[in-house]
Formats: sequence, C-alpha cells, structure tokens
Amino acid sequence: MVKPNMKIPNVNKRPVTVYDQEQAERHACGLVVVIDDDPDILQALYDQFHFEGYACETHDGPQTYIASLRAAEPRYPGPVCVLSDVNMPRLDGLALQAALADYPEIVLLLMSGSSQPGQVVEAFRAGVYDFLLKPFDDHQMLDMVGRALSESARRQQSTARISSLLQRRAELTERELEVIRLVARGLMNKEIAERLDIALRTVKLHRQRAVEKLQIESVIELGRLLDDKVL
Amino acid sequence: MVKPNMKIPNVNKRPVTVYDQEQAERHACGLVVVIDDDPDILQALYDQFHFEGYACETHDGPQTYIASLRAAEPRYPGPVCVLSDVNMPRLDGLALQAALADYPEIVLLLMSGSSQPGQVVEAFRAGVYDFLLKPFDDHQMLDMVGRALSESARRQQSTARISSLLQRRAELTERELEVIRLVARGLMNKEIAERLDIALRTVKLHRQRAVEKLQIESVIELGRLLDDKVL
DNA sequence: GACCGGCCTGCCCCTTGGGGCAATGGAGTG
DNA sequence: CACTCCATTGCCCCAAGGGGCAGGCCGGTC
Repeated sequence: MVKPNMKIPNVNKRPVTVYDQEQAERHACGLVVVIDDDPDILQALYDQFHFEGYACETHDGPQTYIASLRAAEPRYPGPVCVLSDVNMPRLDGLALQAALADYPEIVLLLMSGSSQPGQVVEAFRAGVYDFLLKPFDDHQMLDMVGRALSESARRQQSTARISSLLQRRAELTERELEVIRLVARGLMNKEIAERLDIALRTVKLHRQRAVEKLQIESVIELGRLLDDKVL
Repeated sequence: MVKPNMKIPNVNKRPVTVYDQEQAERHACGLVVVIDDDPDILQALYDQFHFEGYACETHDGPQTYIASLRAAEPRYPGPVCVLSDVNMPRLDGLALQAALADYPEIVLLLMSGSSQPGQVVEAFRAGVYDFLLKPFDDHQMLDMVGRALSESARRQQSTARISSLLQRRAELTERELEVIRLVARGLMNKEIAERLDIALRTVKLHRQRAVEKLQIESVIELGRLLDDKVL
C-alpha cells in the first residue's frame, strides 16, 4: 500500500507530496470522498489517500455524504472525486450518481466486488468516470483517482470560466447583446446597422459598450463565447 | 420485431422510410454492420435493419469484417455503426474494438448474453458507444442504433471538416503559417511585424495570402482553427 | 418637474485592415 | 542562364473599426 520511492519534503496541514513530475498534477490539492459500508475498507482507503497527500473524507453510505454536500455552504475549493461502492444497503451507487448530477465538477468513481453487467452499463451510460472491479491493485486505483481529480479540476475551471462570463454577460443591455451576437458571427458593423436598421454609429456604440462590459480585447474571443453558448 | 405504425412511402434501392419526424434523422442513410456467430441472430437482425431502411451487412466474425474494411477502397459513404457480439470464438469484441480504432467514424455497439463485468468496463474504457445486454427489446436496440448512427454522422462531418482544413493548411508557406497563427491569437498586424521583425506590409501580404488559401472570410474563424489544432 | 439610464444619431479624427503596383534578392530547378 | 517560388518592402488609396463630443428621444423614478 505504501509507495516504495516516496519522499515527503514538507508536511503541512494539507500535505502535498511531490515525488515525481509525472504525478505532480495528481497530488495538487484534491479531495477524495470514499463511500463504503465496510468500515475496514473505509479505514484502509482513508489511510492510503491521506498518506498520498490527498484530503480524504469517508462515509458509510451515500446519504450522509449527499446531506453534507447540500448542507456545506463553502464547498471544498479544490478538485473532488467520489470513490463509492455500488452495492450498499438502502441507497446504491447508481442513486448516488443521480444525486451527483447537480454537482458536475464532482467526478464519480464506482467500485464493486460482485457487480451485474447491467449495473456497470447503467453506470457508464449515466456518465460514471470509471469503474473499479474488486479486487483491484493499489496502483491502478491511485492512477484512476489521479485522473479523476484532474478531470474534476478541468471541469471546475471550465464551469468557473463560464459562470464568470455569464455574470458579465448579464450586465449587457438587450440591444448590446443583439449587436455583439452579430459581431460574433462575423458581420461587419455596416451589415449589422443595415440588419437592425440603425445608424452605423449606434452599432459602434453598442459594440463598444458590450466589449468593455465583457472585458474582451480581441474579436477572436467573441467566437469562443458564441461556441460556448454564452452569447 | 416490426414497428406497428410503420408506413413506407417509397422503396428505392436504398430504401429510406420516414414515418416520423423525430426519427427521420435516424433513417437518413446509414449502414449497420452486424457481427455475431449465431446465424439465426444474424438473419433476424439483418431483416430488421433492412426493414427499418438501413443498409445492413452481416459477418459471422470480426475477421471477415475487418478484412473487408481494409480491402474496400471506397468506403461506405454514410454513417456506419457496428453491432457486434462480444463473446465469439477466435477474435472477441474487444479485439474488434481495437481494430476499429483506426476508423474513428465507425461507432461500435457491443452486445452480450453472458458478460463478465470486466469485459463491460474494458469496453467502455476503450470507448465503446454503448453496450446491449441480451435479452434486449427491439425498441431499445433500434433507438441505440439510431443514436450510434447519428454519432457516426457527427464524427464524419467533424473529421471531414478537419481534414479539409488540414489540406488547405498544407498549402500555406512556413511564413504564412507563422503570421496567421499570431493573427489567430489576436495580435495586430503591427505587433506581428514587430515580433517577427519584418515590415508591416509584409505581414499584411502573408496574412492576405494565408486567409485566401484557407478560404476564410472572418477573423473569428481563425480562432476556431486555433482551437481545433489546425493552426 | 428634475434626473437617470438606455437607445439613437451626426460629425470628425485617428488607427487598422485590405490590397494594388512595382521592385529587390535569394534559393532551387530545368 | 532563365524561370519560378518565396520573402520582403515602400508608396499609396480606400474601407472598416474605435472612439470623443454633443445632442435628441423616451420611459421610469424620486
């Protein structure tokens, strides 16, 4: 369970061990939530993740975790993945998956000892990141958690960017939005003026306001905004 | 097996039955390749797909299909999906999946009667589009095939677009590429001139040539090219 | 009624982008 | 050597983008 070539340069409150460039990203600040009804497994996994430098949280069932998610106001700031057993009394992994749909930045990993193929298929269809079949070896599991956390980080960045853009877009006037959309589609000011039946100067005005509200400096970013459904 | 509310307005050589706007897209010209070692299943599926208006091709094992893929010079022009059993003698579905990696526009659906969870997980990791567990009902299967074919169409369009762009990009001079990349990153001509230490007029020239070779009319498309790794 | 924010416009000026014309120079090729 | 392709540049002109300044119109609010 313990990596042989481990070096821990610094141990803080949220220790981050960087012993390999290849795995540096994996260790950069992440939370692993483990859910299993077997206390021994829970403890073992907790120790392992803690040792690896991740933050770790354990639950004996999906309910308590989901409840804590809904209660916690300031969520964990870094990337998060959930590693949960599928077969548990009361609420199973698939239901957990449904509950996590509200938190797109949380990446789900399911694990199972004796799983029906149907469960696996359903899990993948519902977008599970990966599925661990017991028994699995530590290396495989850690690798998977690492990838899940960087996926979570990607999603966080993406949603943060989008929400920031949406927020700025909200400041736009109806007219400004209308104009800037046409700009984003590649029309010239003159064409926009004709299409909206307003003066060229007006188009320039709205465009100028929109661009400064959106904090854009190049037309090229406008195309991206359009692609990202922000406009 | 036969849809009850089926109406067939026209039957040509490649019959396309459109009986519902919602499913019109599904029927628009697609090939379903069925692979199974059970001749009865093969026949039944063939009949069904043929009746549904799809082109259909059957193989009793992956080998013959892969061979025909490599041999056939002019590939089937429309969207293609492969519906294959997983457990077959000699070559199994997972090996087929690996072989299909060379044909990214071909969407793979696997089906299985008695599948190990491990197989399912591996298949999804390797990017299988979906997995059908026998016994399945026709409706589910047809729906899945429909989605697989539109996915295939999407991929075809995407790769066609990219390859067309790459082809046009190949006509660019080294210098033109260099300039247009900076343009795509939002730099002004003047800045580019300074950075490359050439005259403004030269930048304009290269830019002009590049844009006409790439058949671009708006700067915005340049951003997309950059995002698509074409530049 | 005063005030404000959003929309609309004209005038004017400067900066950029686009592009024709002409010309130079180097490298590679028949 | 002649020819072609590519890179480079200067001069000049026009069109489009950016933006300051000033003013008009309108609906809602204090």
